[in-house]
Amino acid sequence: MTLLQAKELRNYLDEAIPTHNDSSSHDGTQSSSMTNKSIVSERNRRKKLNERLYALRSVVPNITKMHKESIVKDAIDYIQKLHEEERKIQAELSGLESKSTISEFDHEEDFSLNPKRITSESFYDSGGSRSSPIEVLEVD
Amino acid sequence: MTLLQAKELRNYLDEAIPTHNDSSSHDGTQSSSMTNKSIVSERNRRKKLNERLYALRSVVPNITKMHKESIVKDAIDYIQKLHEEERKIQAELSGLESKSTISEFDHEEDFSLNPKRITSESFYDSGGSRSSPIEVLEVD
DNA sequence: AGGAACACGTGAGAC
DNA sequence: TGTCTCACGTGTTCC
Repeated sequence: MTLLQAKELRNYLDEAIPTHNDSSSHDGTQSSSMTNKSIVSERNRRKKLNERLYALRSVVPNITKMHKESIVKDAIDYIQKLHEEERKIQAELSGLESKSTISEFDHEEDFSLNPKRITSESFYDSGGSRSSPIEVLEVD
Repeated sequence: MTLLQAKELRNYLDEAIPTHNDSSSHDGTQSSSMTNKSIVSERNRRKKLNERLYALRSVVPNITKMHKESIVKDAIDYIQKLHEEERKIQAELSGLESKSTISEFDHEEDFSLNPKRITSESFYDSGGSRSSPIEVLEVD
């Protein structure tokens, strides 16, 4: 734990680690400088994704596992929970609102026996508030 | 795009792809069967993480980019937005509540709720769900 | 003692 | 054109 963590930390702090620093011959064919660049680029990409992942972990409360996969999983659960909660809150709020104004119009849709309401593709909300319940096929 | 996607899809459907299927000599030292297992295990792990990542993408609205990193980034943004929004809504609701000091009606009805709650066992936030101001060090 | 998780370099495709 | 993103196999480290 300590050793690996230290290694990662070192990797975080340190930025440009020259792998080999080849002697680039200055004729037409650059031998392996482009390979070197590719390596460092790829390394950078990896690091960035990891940072993003850790940021995600930091934004989700009560995270216990450090594993990458668990991080994403917890994030998904949390988002779903937030969705549900938000919907509930909104229902409650609208209920309060409708209490003050007597509902003369009753546009009552029949939702008695419709157990399956799958709204797959949502409309996003673009800065507003209303999103839609999103169904995720859990593959756990 | 198509080719790579097809490949990934194929990889999703297909499960056990024997890489080399070495001739395991049945003496004391198993030569590379454990290597083979390690390979398939690693492949499995990778696949799982990817599925998780796609699930995350599906739970976040208005996702445009397919890139792994962007998926996580958008998820972070979305979570932050939800946090803020929730706080706002809650403030609004508490304002309304204080306006009308009537709290006799307390009917919680879940008319159209999924048969299976997402947060089945974990009730993790202590009721109010307001935890802490979360600072994400953005490294964009 | 062996599985789980990780970072790494590399070849290949897509843009 | 080159750069980016990805999956892959492998070595290493920690349970």
